[in-house]
Amino acid sequence: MAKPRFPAPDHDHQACLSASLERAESAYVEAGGRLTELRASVLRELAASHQALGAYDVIQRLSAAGRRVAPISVYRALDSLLEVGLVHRIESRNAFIACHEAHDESRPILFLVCDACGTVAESGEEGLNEALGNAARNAKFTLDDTVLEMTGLCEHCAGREGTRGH
Amino acid sequence: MAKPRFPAPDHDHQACLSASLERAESAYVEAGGRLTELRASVLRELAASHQALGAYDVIQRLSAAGRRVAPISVYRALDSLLEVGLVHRIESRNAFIACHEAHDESRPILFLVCDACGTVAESGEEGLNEALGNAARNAKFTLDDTVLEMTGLCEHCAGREGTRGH
DNA sequence: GCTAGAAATGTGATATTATAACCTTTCATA
DNA sequence: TATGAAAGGTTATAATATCACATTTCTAGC
Ligand SMILES: [Zn+2]
Ligand SMILES: [Zn+2]
Ligand SMILES: [Zn+2]
Ligand SMILES: [Zn+2]
Repeated sequence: MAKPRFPAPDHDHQACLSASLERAESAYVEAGGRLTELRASVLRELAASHQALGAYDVIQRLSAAGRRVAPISVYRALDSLLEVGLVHRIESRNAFIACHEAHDESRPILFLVCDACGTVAESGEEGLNEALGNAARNAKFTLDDTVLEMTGLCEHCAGREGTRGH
Repeated sequence: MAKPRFPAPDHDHQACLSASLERAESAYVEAGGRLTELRASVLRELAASHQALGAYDVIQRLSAAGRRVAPISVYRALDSLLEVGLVHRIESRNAFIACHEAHDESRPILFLVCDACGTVAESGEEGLNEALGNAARNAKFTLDDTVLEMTGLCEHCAGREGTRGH
């Protein structure tokens, strides 16, 4: 994985969005499911933001876009997207983000969450894997999954503390 | 911090419990608050278990012990205990554990959570700190806090998969 | 095309986790 | 023993997540 980076406020975001949806199609083909209208809609709302959104945020946005969806439907769509790896869950926020890159399944992902703007960057930092493996080995722990999240200020917010959103 | 370890099913748990409550007294003196009856009761329920308990689990246990407490009261007690460092929150479970050791404040804590028995071990694995620092630096991220949690099977459960609780 | 089974979604209710607003009690200290 | 701050009580409600069951949509096989 590349160096972790926070998207610049003025990056070509339309590209992010369409890349995300294109990747979704092939991910579902490979995984053996279907990118349904609902799932695509949910993914679109997440991909349209680099911020972590709660399930009910997604519902509101879909509603604003003219589509009323029940919580359970959104959760089911999110579950499916999570399984396929198109979406990540940010545990410390009870929120979700669209994944903007492919991952090496064997490596845990470190999420960097900006407290000011809510933007999330992903990192595959080398060395992390080894340290975690050591910890597991020392404790005789059979590792299944990891949750790695850092909170703080992204480079775009650090300079102008006190603001909300880019 | 010592090597991360899962407490053996037959360890001297009474010692854990009284150590935890003794430490609580001095922690509050140092931090400038008071270990009130309510806070001690909440801590006692958590310390009586090495498992992560939800706030409502704590309420039930207190209730079973003859003490009815409202959710908000337990959450307030938990907030206080968290501030003083006597309790940790496990984000991936929306649950809490009593801390069974003192921590170097400058280092993040890695929690190892057993999926079978719910027991949680703490690790201060060397190398983790450096890897996290690198990730933050690479992303120009101003680090505030970290959440590090691993799930899997503890050494006591790995051998007898399918069981619940020790 | 038609149809049985599987997968996905809809519907309505409800469970679980957490906090708001406001009032009363407890406690340190002067 | 008055006083203010900290802690806790009471009631209501917000925010997050899931259950149970009906309906619709899709896929295969005929
Ligand atoms: Zn973008
Ligand atoms: Zn930011
Ligand atoms: Zn113990
Ligand atoms: Zn276990």
